[in-house]
Formats: sequence, C-alpha cells, structure tokens
Amino acid sequence: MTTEELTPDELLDMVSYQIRLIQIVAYKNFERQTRGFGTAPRYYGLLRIIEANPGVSQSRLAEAVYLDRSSLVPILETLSNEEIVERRPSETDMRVKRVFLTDKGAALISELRKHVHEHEEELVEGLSEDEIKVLSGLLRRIGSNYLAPDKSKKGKA
Amino acid sequence: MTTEELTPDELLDMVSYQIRLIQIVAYKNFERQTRGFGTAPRYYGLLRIIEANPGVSQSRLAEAVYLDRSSLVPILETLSNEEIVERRPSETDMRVKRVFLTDKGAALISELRKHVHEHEEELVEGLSEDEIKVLSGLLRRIGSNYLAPDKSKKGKA
DNA sequence: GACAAATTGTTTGATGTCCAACTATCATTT
DNA sequence: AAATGATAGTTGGACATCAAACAATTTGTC
Repeated sequence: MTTEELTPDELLDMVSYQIRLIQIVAYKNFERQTRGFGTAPRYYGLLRIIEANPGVSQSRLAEAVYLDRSSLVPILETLSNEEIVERRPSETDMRVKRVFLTDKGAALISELRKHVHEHEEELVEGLSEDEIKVLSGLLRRIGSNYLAPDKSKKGKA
Repeated sequence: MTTEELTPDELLDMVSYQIRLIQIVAYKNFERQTRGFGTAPRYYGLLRIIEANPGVSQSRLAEAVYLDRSSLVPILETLSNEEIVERRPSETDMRVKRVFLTDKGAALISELRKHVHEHEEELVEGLSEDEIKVLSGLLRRIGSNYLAPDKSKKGKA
C-alpha cells in the first residue's frame, strides 16, 4: 500500500527500470539468504570464472565481471586472506599476478552452488520452462547488444 | 577475446546473472551518456516518483526505490541544494518531511526524459515491438514475484 | 491520561565502487 | 639497445549504500 503505487507507469514499463529494480532487490535478497558464508556468496560469479580459468590475470578478471581493475584489488585481497583464492606472479610476465582457486575455494563454490540456484529458481518462479528460455534468450540478445567487448583492434570492417 | 569467453555457461544461462550484468553495464553507460547534467540523471526515477506523488514522505520514497531511508538523506540534501526538490515539514505529523519537486526540477525532468528514453531504446535495440512487450511482461512477472511489498498486516490468509 | 511501542528523519561507521595518478614491467619503433 | 608507449597491479580521494543507533514525535495499550 505504500510502495509500488507510487511508481508511475512510465517507469514500470521501461525495461531498463525493471531490470534495475529486479537486480537491486534480487541481489539484496540473495545476500540476506546467504549470510553466514562470509563475503564469498557475493563473489560466486567471480569465483566460478576463476575456477573456469585457472591462472587468469586480475585485469581480465575485472573485465569479465565489468568491474574496474582497482575494485578487484581489495576483493582478491580479502578472498586471499580467507584462503579462497591464491595470487601467484606469472613466470613469463612480471607485471601480472595469476589468480587461482584454492581447494578450500573450490569446496566453497560447490557449497554455494546450491544456494545460488535456489535463488535463481526463486527469481523465475511462476514462469514455465519455455518462458524462462524466452526470457533468457531475450536478455542474452540485449546483453550482447550491449556488453559486446569489441576490443578487437581490427574493428568490424 | 579477453572477456566473455571467460564466463562459463552456467553463469551466462542464469537469468539472475544476465540481469545483474546488463544492469551494471547499462547503468554505467547511461551515466556516461548523461554527464553534464550533474547528479540528477541517476535520480530520474526518484524524481519522476516525486513528481507523480507531490508531498510524499522520505520513508515512502525510500521504499519506492528500494533504498534505505538513510541513503536518501544525502541524496535529497544534494537535490535540495541544487533546488531540484524541496522538503517541507508536514503540518499534521511533525516527524515527516514532505518532498516536492521545484519548477526547476520539473523542467529538468522533461529535459532528461529524452535521454532516458534514448537509453531505453538503445537497451532494447534489435528487438521487435512484440519482443519488447514479451520481455517487459516477463520481467514484470518476476518483478511482482519478487518486489511484492507485502507489508499488509493481514498477510495472505 | 501515562507508558510502551512504532515511525521519521538523521548521524556515524564500515564497505564497495569508480577514477585518476603512480610504479614496475613489457612491447614497439627506430 | 634506447626511447617511447602500452599494460598490470596498486594506492588515495570521492561518493553511494547499508546497518545500527539516536532524538523527536506519533500511535497503541492499559
């Protein structure tokens, strides 16, 4: 009675606004649900990417999660202190630090996976399998519209 | 070559992850596009809600945008200093401050509306009208799944 | 009507993020 | 091979957000 009635249709009908609100609320909800796991749940995506790309550099990692390089520093610092990840200097390039998952980190991921997918199911609750596929497909399209890295030197020509 | 290949399908297929990424990138993009308008663009939604509900209290405003009450304080402080909004004490309840849009604020909104909707079109670029409707409808459903205020004392019984 | 409970806006402290600048290292050009 | 430019990780400053605590006020209960 106090909340959504305030929001004009102009906003409620905008995909960008819908996405923004859903993301904010869903994310808060997820963090609330996964208290007691320390700071790790928030970084499930990051950890999965590390797991899938052992030894990846911090900069590429930052690009993959669309964070600034510098933002990753304290994150990896924390995860490193908790012995969830490990940073080792590259042997071929003295500038780069290669990031690995520890055994503890891998164990934590499989622990977290359950909660993450519960959260996912909660998010799409009420949608049929087909509808989820449609939604996911549409999101992927606007995503690739948008997230396209487009870093290749050769451009599109 | 450096970015998306790192992300495993498990994540790319999750609606929650897609939404999270799209929101982050789209939002950054929007802020980049609307530099020169001060801090206001970021608060377009907030301002529209104030416009649609003149005299709304700060707490209800906070609920409407899913921010903490306390987070709204510096925001309204800034917008107030810029004379975009105005806070006036309620006459019936000494605790509450009623928030109004100034004329300047209303003018700013119509200035911003153009950019906001350009951003929206950019986001859904490549989707047909029908697809946009489908997407918006599905988002609204998972939204109402989720954002349901559910503050009523009587519950659902 | 008095006292307890709830609500409103605020302050403070902790954390996360960006951005710009910096150092160290590599790559490129000549 | 020297110099210029690019890249990797880091640091410090600015700001946003939350959470917990608070004072002032209102509401509810006895």
